[in-house]
Amino acid sequence: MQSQQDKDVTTMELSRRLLEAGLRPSVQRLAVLGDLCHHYDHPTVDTIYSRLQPQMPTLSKTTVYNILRVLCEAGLVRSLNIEYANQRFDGHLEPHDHFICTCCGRVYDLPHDRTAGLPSFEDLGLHVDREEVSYYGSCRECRGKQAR
Amino acid sequence: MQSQQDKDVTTMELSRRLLEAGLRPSVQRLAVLGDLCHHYDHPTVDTIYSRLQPQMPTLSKTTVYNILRVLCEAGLVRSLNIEYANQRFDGHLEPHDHFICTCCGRVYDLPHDRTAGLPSFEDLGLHVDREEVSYYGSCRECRGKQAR
DNA sequence: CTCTATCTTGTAATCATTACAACTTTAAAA
DNA sequence: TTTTAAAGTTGTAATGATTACAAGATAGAG
Repeated sequence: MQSQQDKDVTTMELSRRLLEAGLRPSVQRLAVLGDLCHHYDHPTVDTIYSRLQPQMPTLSKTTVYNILRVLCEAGLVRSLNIEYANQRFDGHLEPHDHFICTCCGRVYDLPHDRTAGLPSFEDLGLHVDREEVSYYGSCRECRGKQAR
Repeated sequence: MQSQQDKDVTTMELSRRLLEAGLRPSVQRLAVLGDLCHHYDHPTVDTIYSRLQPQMPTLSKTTVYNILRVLCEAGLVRSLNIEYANQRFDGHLEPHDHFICTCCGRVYDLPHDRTAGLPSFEDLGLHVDREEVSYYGSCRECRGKQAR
């Protein structure tokens, strides 16, 4: 997890990914995709917007919503669905699971421990494209606070 | 999955579960919990409300929200977090995974194939309480429609 | 340079969820 | 039984995320 390759990804590389997906590498798209690749905090729409807005005063939150939708559709980004939380986004595509602290809401990356690929449910008529594994519990920091 | 034991669960049994959790078995709570135990469709708040309202004309949607929150807190029900969908609820507590058809949005139950218990991430300082495994893809019915 | 499709933007609407305060019910005490 | 307090329910109003829509800006093709 958190190899340098994603944090160090260049604008040129991001641009290449967008073009490959048939999307124009606009400054807004590069900014949103870059934000997701350069952070590991699984941000909400609002977090992304707040981080980018100071550098791009004309950025609209609608644009962030639009861009996240097309990035998800293109498979350049994935969205997480977390209990009692807004939609969150993840720009790191290597297979990994998530741990959500039910106390502070932070999302941690975990190695994906399934050795085989996706399981097959074809006998049930279900064709699996992807899986999402989430663990819920408490992180060390929150348990420390509770102990006080 | 879908053993008869849950579909056939009696009001007395539901009442017992509520009392055991320290909750009064009000008619509203019995109705909401019963609806979740008698169906396998992982309903939304709105679906539950719509199913119960005809029999209980004074039922309030706020009550359904309140009840679902306390049932979740009591561990009598679990909530699912599904991409691009409202919160959904599941009254069947035996360990199982979910398959979500990204075409029709239906949620199917799947056997949980992990032989061991929950994995441990204590070395990372993370204490796991529960896991949620979701598979996304297309069901037979939707693939049939697309083929046309 | 012009045209057209693509992309961005802001405003207004929608819709799920929550806050809150009043009202009702229940269980237990007196 | 009556009283009382806690627990539970209800409706309305507020909140806040997300989407719809229409106008404006941009960029690549010809």
